Amino acid sequence: MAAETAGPKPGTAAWWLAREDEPARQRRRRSLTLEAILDASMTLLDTGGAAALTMRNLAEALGCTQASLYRHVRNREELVTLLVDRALDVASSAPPEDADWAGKAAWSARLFREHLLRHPGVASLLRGTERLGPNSLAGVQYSLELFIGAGLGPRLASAASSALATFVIGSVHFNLGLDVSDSEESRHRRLLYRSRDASALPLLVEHADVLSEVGSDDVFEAGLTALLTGFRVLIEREGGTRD
Amino acid sequence: MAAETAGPKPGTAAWWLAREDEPARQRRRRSLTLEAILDASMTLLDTGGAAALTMRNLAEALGCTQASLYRHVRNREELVTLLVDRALDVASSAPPEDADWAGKAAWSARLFREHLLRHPGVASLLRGTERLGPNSLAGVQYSLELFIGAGLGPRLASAASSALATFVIGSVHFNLGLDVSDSEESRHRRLLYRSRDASALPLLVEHADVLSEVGSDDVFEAGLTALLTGFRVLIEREGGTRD
DNA sequence: ACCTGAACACCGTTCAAGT
DNA sequence: ACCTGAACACCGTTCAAGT
Repeated sequence: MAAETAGPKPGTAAWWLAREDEPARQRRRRSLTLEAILDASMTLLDTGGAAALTMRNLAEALGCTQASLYRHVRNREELVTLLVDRALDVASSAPPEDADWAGKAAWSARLFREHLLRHPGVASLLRGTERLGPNSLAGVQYSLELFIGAGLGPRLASAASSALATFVIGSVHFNLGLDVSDSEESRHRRLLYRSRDASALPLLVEHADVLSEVGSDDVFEAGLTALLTGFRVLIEREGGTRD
Repeated sequence: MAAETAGPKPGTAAWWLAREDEPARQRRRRSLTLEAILDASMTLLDTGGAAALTMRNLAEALGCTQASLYRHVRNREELVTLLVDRALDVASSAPPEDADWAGKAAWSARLFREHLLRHPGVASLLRGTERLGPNSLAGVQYSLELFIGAGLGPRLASAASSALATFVIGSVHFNLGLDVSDSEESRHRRLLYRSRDASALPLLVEHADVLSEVGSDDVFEAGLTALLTGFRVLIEREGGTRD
């Protein structure tokens, strides 16, 4: 494993660690900044989607050459890693004080989801793996507060927190591909279900109308409620003592 | 919207519908088959990961020219759509007969997850959106059987089924990025947590050792149990009458 | 010491030209 | 009627050569 030659893979703990040990890479006069690169990336992403985030577009937007970008970033992958963590800075508004832990968790999950849906370009870069950048860690801390506060031990609290994040990100991906806005798709889906072989797929044929109307919001809310209910039951049942 | 000119987008209901109306595209003697293309694609995917699935590699593996591929497939996207549904053919082994609906659902979810983990190339192409191909529909039918049989109405059953699939796929993505096999990463993660600012992220610092040990299996099992428990509570509480 | 132009080795896709 | 060679317009990345 000569992985050391090129340094650790972007996004890994080793990479984040190595990153802060470096003496700030740039004391350049006023030339290109990493900040400026990330800003421009975000704009590209929000404007033209993930496909628009190319090194060429980025260089053009910044008025520099492609090669200059590699002075601040080793890889496109590294760029994406930094970008995604930055885009996770969403904890600006705090949940209602009078809610219990589950209410707060639900509130935060919805906020997170809406944020991602507002930035589909970012969401499509999210592989669900980025959990170690500063913004992600702040989210983990908050999540742990809720679950540990509710009575779970740290191990279960951590698993629960990750499971919740996994579900939120997964359902945003689900959303992105579904084109909810397109009412034609719902109509076609009904036609598709209806025309299946009723002996092989009886429930699809029978409930074609209902099935074609179930949207990603319904899926998200159903899953979110179930997850939190499940955790609540776990807490009541075991009191978190098992950890 | 001159979308009709190029036909519906691969993966949409309209696309699947249009596909079966076509008179079977090929009666060619014994030349290139769509089946052969899909087989070769799967091999490439399992061998070299998603990055290896290029039209050039595919043509080379099949001993034909790139352009020939476009005779059977309009797009790379179309290829991927067909491929992914084909790879979802996993319902070969049936769950234990004596389990209740939740036991069967858990069994199937684990089976699905393991299948995807065995084919990471396929999994990384899964956007969580492909739910309309023949194999996906068979999975939906099975899922609906379980949830409707357990007492949910068709709408909630559909949402629950999609939520479960969303979670499974999301957690596989989570897995793929985590490199569980790499024990170095766990060590580095512990270092990372430990070295955070204890006043800003107290729980991360305090539970660094435990947190760095929580793996994707734990996350999956915690989420799966919570989801199914949540659905069970919903069923007991409402009896499915609300649908 | 810094930056860049120009190239390299790849992509997916198209289409005139061959058979 | 079928297939293909060769190109097109893109990628991310590198590096000798300039200043």
